[in-house]
Amino acid sequence: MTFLPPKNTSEASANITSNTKSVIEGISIDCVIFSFDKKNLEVLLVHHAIGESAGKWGVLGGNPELEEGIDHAALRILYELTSLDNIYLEQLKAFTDPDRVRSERVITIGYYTLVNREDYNIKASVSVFEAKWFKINEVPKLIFDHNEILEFSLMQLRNRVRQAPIGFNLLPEKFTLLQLMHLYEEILGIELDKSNFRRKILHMKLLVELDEKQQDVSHRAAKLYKFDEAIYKKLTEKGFNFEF
Amino acid sequence: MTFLPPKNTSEASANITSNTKSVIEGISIDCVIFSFDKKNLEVLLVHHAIGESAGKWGVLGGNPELEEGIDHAALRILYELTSLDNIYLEQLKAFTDPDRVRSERVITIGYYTLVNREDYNIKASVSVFEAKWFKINEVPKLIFDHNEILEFSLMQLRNRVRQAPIGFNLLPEKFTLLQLMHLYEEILGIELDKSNFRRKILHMKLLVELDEKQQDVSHRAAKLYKFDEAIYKKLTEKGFNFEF
DNA sequence: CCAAAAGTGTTGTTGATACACCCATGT
DNA sequence: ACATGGGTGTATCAACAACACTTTTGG
Repeated sequence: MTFLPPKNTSEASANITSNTKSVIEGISIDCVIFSFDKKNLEVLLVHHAIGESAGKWGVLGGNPELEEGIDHAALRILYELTSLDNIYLEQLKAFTDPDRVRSERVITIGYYTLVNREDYNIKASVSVFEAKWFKINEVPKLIFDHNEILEFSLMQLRNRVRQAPIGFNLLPEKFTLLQLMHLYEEILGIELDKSNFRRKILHMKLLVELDEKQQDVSHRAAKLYKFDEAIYKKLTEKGFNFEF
Repeated sequence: MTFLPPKNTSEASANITSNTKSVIEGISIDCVIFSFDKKNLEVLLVHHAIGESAGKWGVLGGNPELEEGIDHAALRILYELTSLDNIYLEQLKAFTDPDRVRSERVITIGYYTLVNREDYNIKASVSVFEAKWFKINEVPKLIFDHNEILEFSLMQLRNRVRQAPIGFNLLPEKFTLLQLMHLYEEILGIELDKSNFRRKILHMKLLVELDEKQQDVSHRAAKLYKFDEAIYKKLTEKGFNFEF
């Protein structure tokens, strides 16, 4: 699932501002963007300055073009906001908001993505939107049915994280075991035992121990690990379990 | 999720034959119907007699109306074919078939349902379609991207069946433990140990032992069980696991 | 030396797995 | 009597939870 972003940003943003007629009627795309900042799971919300929903926050949205697959559309819209490509993207499902009926958009396809906060901070400065990270339990009332979409994506994230190591997409490339543990604790809303977590995750042989340690911490520095994609692929093929 | 079927069938079938203009452009609905017949997991396919796809088989499809939620549309379309209501229904996701682009339908919302074969046999005789059950591994090449949709729904079924006792929707109200076990074996494509399966499923306390036994079998008659919805609800709230 | 987090070790309990075995019933 | 599936019992092993403990490092 690789997306080739347009060569320059003016071309990209043109797709949003100028509402060309090649857009599919009745269908929109909404994309929940998750990130993990030190201790908290967060969502990126977009501020609506114009139109009927002015002043309110919502999930990132857009419209698929006629000759464009919907996954591709989601990646494109995502790229326009965050300047990130090669992002973990998964479709949730199609939503119909009863309140939307008779208004422009009848059906929206929901997506969620997991982005690494470091990458975002580096690249997102070019964004044309006003966007802000919200802690997951400090999300305000959103436009349309976006609260429902967010709720659903959280549920989906909690489920998927137990079946595959997708959580890694939220972490920097190199991380400590406790960072990883805190991530799981935050997403699943549970407390984990340090010792047992260690044993279990190391037992899976998914992590590669690096020769590096944490820097500038006021306590014993922890070993850094990275996630080995090759090993992951092998394991996914015969199916494996990530229960915690 | 209860659907109120139209009072008479002529009203129902009118929705398909007369293509009213109130249909949402660019969106269709496709519905995979699973059933379990003694030993085999099966899908209900519909024969296309007219149009460009004449002679081929496909999953049950239809179009949502403008003021209709998509879940409701799926239930309605389902009712038109099977005369069944109160069916287990779950949305899969939205699909875009690259080959469909530029043809009428651009996006389709996939659904899958689990029906009890006995109920179907009783009610389905009134259907206006030519429909047939296919064993899951004897499915021919289908129209459009329907093979992909079927494949995806199978995957989803295999996943969901491990997390919630939805498999019960495929069985008659009263069943034996070995019928239930064979169901899991067939869906998951694995072999299970009779003794261990018993212990595990009974330990969950989800089943209610009935005072009845099998009739007319040429071996020792097995006790019949039924599935207690009240207990299920209680358990789902705190979450439980169905791994086998 | 103390706080704070890293990292190791131990032990009891639970549950999965792999069997062996007996029971009831129609042909 | 035997085939077929129904149903019970048991021994072994692996995984998990709970908790106590030692180590490293900055201030």
